[in-house]
Amino acid sequence: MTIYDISKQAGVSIATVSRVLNGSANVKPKTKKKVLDIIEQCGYTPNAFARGLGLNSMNTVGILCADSSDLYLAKAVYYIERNLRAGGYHSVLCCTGYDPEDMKASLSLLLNQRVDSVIMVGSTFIAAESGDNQYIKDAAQQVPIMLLNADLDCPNVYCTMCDDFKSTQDATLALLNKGINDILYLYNSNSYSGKKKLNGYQSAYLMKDVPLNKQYQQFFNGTHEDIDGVCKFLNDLHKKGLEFHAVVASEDMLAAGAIKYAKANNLSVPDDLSVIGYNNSILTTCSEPEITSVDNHLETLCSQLVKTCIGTLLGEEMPQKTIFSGELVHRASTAL
Amino acid sequence: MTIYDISKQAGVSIATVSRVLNGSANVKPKTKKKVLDIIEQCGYTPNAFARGLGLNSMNTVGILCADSSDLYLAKAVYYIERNLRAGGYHSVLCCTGYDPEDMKASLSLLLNQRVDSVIMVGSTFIAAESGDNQYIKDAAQQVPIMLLNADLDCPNVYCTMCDDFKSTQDATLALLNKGINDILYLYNSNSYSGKKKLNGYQSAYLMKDVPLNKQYQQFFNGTHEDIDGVCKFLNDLHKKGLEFHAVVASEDMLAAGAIKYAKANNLSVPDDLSVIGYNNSILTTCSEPEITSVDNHLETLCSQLVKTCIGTLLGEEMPQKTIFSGELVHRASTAL
DNA sequence: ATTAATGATGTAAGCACTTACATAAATGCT
DNA sequence: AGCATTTATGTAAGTGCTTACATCATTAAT
Repeated sequence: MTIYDISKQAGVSIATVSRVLNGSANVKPKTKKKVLDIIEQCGYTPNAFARGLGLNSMNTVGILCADSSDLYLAKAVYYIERNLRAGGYHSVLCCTGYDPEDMKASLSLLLNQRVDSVIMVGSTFIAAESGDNQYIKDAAQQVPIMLLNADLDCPNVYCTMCDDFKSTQDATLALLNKGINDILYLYNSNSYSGKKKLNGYQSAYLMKDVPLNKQYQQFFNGTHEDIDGVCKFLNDLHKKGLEFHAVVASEDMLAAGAIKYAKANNLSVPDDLSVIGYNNSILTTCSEPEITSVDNHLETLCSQLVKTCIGTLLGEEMPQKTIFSGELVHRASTAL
Repeated sequence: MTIYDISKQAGVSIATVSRVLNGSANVKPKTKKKVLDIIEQCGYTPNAFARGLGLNSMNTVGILCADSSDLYLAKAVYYIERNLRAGGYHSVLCCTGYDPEDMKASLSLLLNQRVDSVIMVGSTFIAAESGDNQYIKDAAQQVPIMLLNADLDCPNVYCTMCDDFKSTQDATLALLNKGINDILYLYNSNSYSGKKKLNGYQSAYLMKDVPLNKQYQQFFNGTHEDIDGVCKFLNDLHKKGLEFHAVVASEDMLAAGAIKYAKANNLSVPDDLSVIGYNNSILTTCSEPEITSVDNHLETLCSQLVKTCIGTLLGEEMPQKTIFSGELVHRASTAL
């Protein structure tokens, strides 16, 4: 069933059918109705490939994501997909894992599929150190690239992010202001936003003129689900004689591990140990006590990101950076 | 840059270039190399739309999912996408929400995109009651449909599932065998597998000849994140005088709520209250004590499902039903 | 060396649309 | 009514591939 069949049955040319299909102007209402009726009757749907070939677009956006099974990223993907579809776009999902080579390969794959734009979810795609982001810049020459929670100065790259630096700084300051100076900063990612968070922690110490100690900046090297691993990790630090009365974590699951550690050592939270997480995920209410955490308004971020994306595709002028601030959600794991 | 440009530069016909591109037989190695070199040199990539039009396929599979931000479904989507891509297929993600009309609309959308197959993640797509699954059967006339954790007898519909009935039956039996007869069954979904789980609970009672009481089958009507809501819900039941010494939940988040409820009422887990969850998610290790839960080997399920999908697309004969059994993972919330 | 079989390449006709341009119909104006 | 616009429709040329079929080159077999 093609546009020809419809045109024949309706007694018009294929151009007219095409016009009806695309809602172009200048089709006589009577003709339009006749064509639509026949289309309805035959259950005809235009061939998306042919249309794609003609228009050089299938209204498709690629979503690149390291690991969509991660609590936070999964939500991001979900919000982005829903917003995209509401705007008339399809989403091609591509989970890359954390290997830079896979990321590059996946990006190429999407470009070869001729997506209209690529949304990169999570700052893992941005090299925080060396700055080897050439593959993104190259891609940006073909289609607009949207980054969630990452920053890259480059034409045709649009960034929508939460101010992770400030959020972590605020969280740390809140504790310092209470006189808690031995705050362990626990993180599990050296991604772009991972660095930003770490810097936020450090800068809070600088602001308060409290000396920083590298011992208190600990990197946890484990999976995103290994809460027990985090607990053990902290136990080891404790046994090595490191004393800390607060944990600021770059992710809720690390904070959940800290809560577990406290329980295992009969430490009262927050009296003996204050704990602050990040992302305000379900883990914060699952733990006992519930965990104070930074909410970075992911839904808003994603909605804005997709607006920017679609706007750009429609040829509108869009801001290249949009920054939202996070918010510390107070719960029982701190007394601030 | 098209196949014509390449053919000109290489001094061959477009057919030959196409053959090289598709790895067809019968191209002289020398010619092949020349063509590949030029392709490499020019950075040419074939136009996916044109190819799709010619082949009537873009090697794309639709993933339909009610809510990919849900812990369990997010993992499913992740595993499926990775397996699909490893097999050379792209994934178009479509999150429908829980409205049946949206599900139908989304399915149509995917079919109009001319995906090669549709994978429906989660039994929410199957009407457990009325049996109004005609929209799936209709779709199956166009492309093979894969169902995860759902069952539907229909040609061209392939089902890969965990035996939720048996898993819940086993979990319930384990408690009954310990002499705990007042087991509260807590569920939050009337989906196909939701029903199966409930039936499993019921059948355990029948097997043991313990009388069933509807009061002990409670439906929680709330979001997938509202652990506090679950806690309150149980509190209310408790206040109304319902006595129970165990909770079997259809999802870990409900079990997490039960743990919270126990703490709020100074009940010892598992001495005063045994708790069993479902899905073996991160919530089971986040809670204190950790929660006994059914693991239904999601990764295996997804891998098998994608195998079936790709096999079918390649024209191989594939089993229409594949059933895996779940496994009760014992943790501190039970003493079995 | 001649023929048959096989291998390598080219030609051209799809695939199902969009759209620039041409043409025909309808309307407005004097 | 006659002409100029505007509106509606049709024609045909892309869009960039795949592939059946035809053709030519090469090798094997007699």
